[in-house]
Amino acid sequence: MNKAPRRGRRPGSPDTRTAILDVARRRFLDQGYHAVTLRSVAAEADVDLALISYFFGSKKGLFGAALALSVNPADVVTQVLEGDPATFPQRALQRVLAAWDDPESGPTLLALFRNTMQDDTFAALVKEVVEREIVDRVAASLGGTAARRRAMAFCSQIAGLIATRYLLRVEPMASMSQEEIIRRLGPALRQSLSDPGRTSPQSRPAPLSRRQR
Amino acid sequence: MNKAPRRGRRPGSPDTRTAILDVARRRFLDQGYHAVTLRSVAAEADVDLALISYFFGSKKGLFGAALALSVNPADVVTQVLEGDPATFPQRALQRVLAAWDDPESGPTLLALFRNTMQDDTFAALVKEVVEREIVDRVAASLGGTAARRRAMAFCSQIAGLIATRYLLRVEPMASMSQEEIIRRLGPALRQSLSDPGRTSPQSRPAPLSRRQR
DNA sequence: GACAATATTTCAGTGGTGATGAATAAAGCC
DNA sequence: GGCTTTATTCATCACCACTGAAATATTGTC
Repeated sequence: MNKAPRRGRRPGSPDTRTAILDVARRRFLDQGYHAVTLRSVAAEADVDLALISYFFGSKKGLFGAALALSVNPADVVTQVLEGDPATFPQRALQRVLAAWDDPESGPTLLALFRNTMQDDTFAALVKEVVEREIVDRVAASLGGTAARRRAMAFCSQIAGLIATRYLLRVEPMASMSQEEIIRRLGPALRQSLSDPGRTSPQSRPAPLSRRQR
Repeated sequence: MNKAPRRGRRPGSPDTRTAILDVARRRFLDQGYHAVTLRSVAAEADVDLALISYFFGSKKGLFGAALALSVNPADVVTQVLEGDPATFPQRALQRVLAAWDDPESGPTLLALFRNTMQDDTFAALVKEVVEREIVDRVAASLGGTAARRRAMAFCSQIAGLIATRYLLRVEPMASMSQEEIIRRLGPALRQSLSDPGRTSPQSRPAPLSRRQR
């Protein structure tokens, strides 16, 4: 005669929160933010729609919780910076490629950045992190004249790699091996770390070029 | 006793289509795709909501029509390619900066790219254009070994410039002058056009390095 | 100028969305 | 066993993009 409980807390201790999180994470990763509806997540997790609001406040909240960053960019930058300065560009490329090609962290980064472009609050956040945690710290490690701008040129190239290989998946960048990318982008990356001085933006008839490496 | 016409075609020849287009364009440019509602556009243009569907089919259709591209990337690439090969990187930078800093075309490009990331159909389109109209044509103009991959490395750096300066607005890239950007990114850009050969991806003790510039 | 064809406009929906608030029940605590 | 906290359900809100039918103006044809 036990009629199904129509309301109130379910018996037992079902971990509803992580059930929602699991479903949400999977769906956000392969459908993107806007394509996922809270209703579909609720349905798949076998949970009432309102529970999502209850646990995570809003769709954005759920997105943030589901894709909570496993890699801390600050740590990676620190590690890359403390090695031999001579091979810094190669190491940087290596770490970037490793993080984005990794089947664990890669899709998360992809989903985060895809969305970042659209939503202003996300975009501002990424900008902050890039400026403070990456450009500034690379600049501090570089030292010398115009360190911040040289670091910026460096980071800009890394951004280009990410944009073409992972966000747009442009060929042949998308299918090149990690080794080839390091080999091909390494030299230009190193070049961007040096200061062009006050030469004309034209060709290379610099009278006082004291750059040897 | 002329009661206001309650239905049917309005007398005269009001250009409703372009009225909608004007409002839509302005709003898409400074609010982004998702933040703009068809209802708000209809209201501001003093037009019934259903007219938007009638003229443009869908919100995407309206977006496409409102931001119809004024700059044809193929033309720009052609122009840049037909100059002196020695100053090709500088010219490319110049044209990219000109297009994106231009108060006319810049915001349109920005709006287009912001959305591109989110929507897969847009992303695929941009990828196609970049591959066919840019990478392939630069490669054809370059010639030599691994032309396509060298062109790709080049384009990747341009993409980095766009991503950091215009999409994310990272400092100091966002506020650098065009001249300084050309001066700072030019050398690395030129470097990326050359083939690194078969040297180890590590440092520089290449036994058969025949790279002098 | 009659009249049919076509283009434009309005209205009244449809089914979807994220979010909220009140009612209810279980669990944890004393 | 009472009491508070936590979890769950339901009903509903306001908004969204989009649609179909009806109404009216314009345009073309003879």
